[in-house]
Amino acid sequence: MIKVAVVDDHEMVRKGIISYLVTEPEIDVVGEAKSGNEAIKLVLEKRPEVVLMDLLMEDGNGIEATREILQHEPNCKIIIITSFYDDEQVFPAIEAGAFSYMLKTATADEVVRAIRKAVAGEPIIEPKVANRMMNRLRKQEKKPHHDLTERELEVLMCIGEGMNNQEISAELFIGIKTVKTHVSNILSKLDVADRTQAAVYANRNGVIKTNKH
Amino acid sequence: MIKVAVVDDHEMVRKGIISYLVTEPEIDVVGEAKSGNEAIKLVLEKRPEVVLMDLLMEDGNGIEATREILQHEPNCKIIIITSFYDDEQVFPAIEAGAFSYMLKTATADEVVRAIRKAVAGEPIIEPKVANRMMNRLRKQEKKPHHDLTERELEVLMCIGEGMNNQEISAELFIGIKTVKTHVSNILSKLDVADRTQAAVYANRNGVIKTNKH
DNA sequence: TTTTTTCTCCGTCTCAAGACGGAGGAAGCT
DNA sequence: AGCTTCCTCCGTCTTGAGACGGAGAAAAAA
Repeated sequence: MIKVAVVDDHEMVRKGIISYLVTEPEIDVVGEAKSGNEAIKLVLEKRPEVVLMDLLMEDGNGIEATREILQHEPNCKIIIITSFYDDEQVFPAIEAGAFSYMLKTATADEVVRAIRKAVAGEPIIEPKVANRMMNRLRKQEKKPHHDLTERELEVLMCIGEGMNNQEISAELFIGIKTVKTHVSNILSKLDVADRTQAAVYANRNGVIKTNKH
Repeated sequence: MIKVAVVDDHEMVRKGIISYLVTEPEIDVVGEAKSGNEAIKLVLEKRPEVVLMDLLMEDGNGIEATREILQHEPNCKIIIITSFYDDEQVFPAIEAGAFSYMLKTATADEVVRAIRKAVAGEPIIEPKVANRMMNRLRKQEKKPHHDLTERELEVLMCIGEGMNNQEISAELFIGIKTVKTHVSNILSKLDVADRTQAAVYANRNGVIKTNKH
């Protein structure tokens, strides 16, 4: 019997997954959790071999939970099942030690197969996600803005909010000349032409956290 | 018996909803669909009283499907169940004639209650969504960029991509002076100070469609 | 200790941005 | 026929943006 735990803040999703996992003879659903913290407790208690984990949850995220769980149970296979495949979700999850990465569009068969593969030591990566991973490896390994200094990142966030140099200087308690220096460095590091493009970059690449969902 | 149809592109979500709807004696799940087009066919065939509809689906969206369905079956109650409550999702859905609006964080009880209420003619609106509706009604009834002209909207999209006036003039085959005129009008209509803030606005308020799922 | 990185600031210079006002033509509405 | 809206373009003028080069101080790495 493979012991499986289901973590998702949506009751309907948990019930959906469980409803067809219970029909599998070799799979035993040992518990469910609706948050990262609950998941950690659940895993320490029931010690499942496999955890199906949603990334986007109300309290904190599934990424921290994944990291935490693997710290205590390194052999636990965590399968991410989420709706998104943008870079800001995928890569932190992989880094945190997630074993497989699937989308919620997956069918019942695919989920069951992923669980069996996980126990056998074979990860399953969603094709669309795999594509992104290839691109990342091919292109640059990391986002351009990763070689910005702390201060430059702060300035970039201000630019991303639409501030001008005057406002940024007031916000960060530095001179306008200094702001200009930072801006110039940011533009050349991000390889963009002006602050407008930098603002677009910031808003599209997760430098600014928008509060959707 | 209340005839209910379930529309969602995620199999696990459909199964999850159905798994506890079938335990309700008065509810009869007459079918499920995984896309907008399937949903329309399904409704025309089975004529359910209530449709549980996801908004974000792979083929087209649930909003068009909602509109289409109500054109043929005006008495059908469509309950939106989705993960998001941002303006770009909610208001088009309401305008399309959705009856209730719930989030996927809803519990089994809440869904069942929403179905019964729908049949009785009472809509259920998720509190967080209701808040946004109140704000919309109080503040402005519609987004500032809704009174931009066609041409101004095109220019705004260019700004949102980070183009400068020169590039916009080449893109739209108009003079730079004309671009400047449009930009000035856009800035005053959106009530922002410069093109950078306009670009931020465009990227945050759905003027630019990003390809995240 | 020396070297490198980072943050800070200065002056100069060029140019795109944007405000302001004016204007002609086309299309649609009353 | 008038009126309004929209798109187009013009000139002028002010100012913020950004490039370029230089530089001092502090902190971290070598």
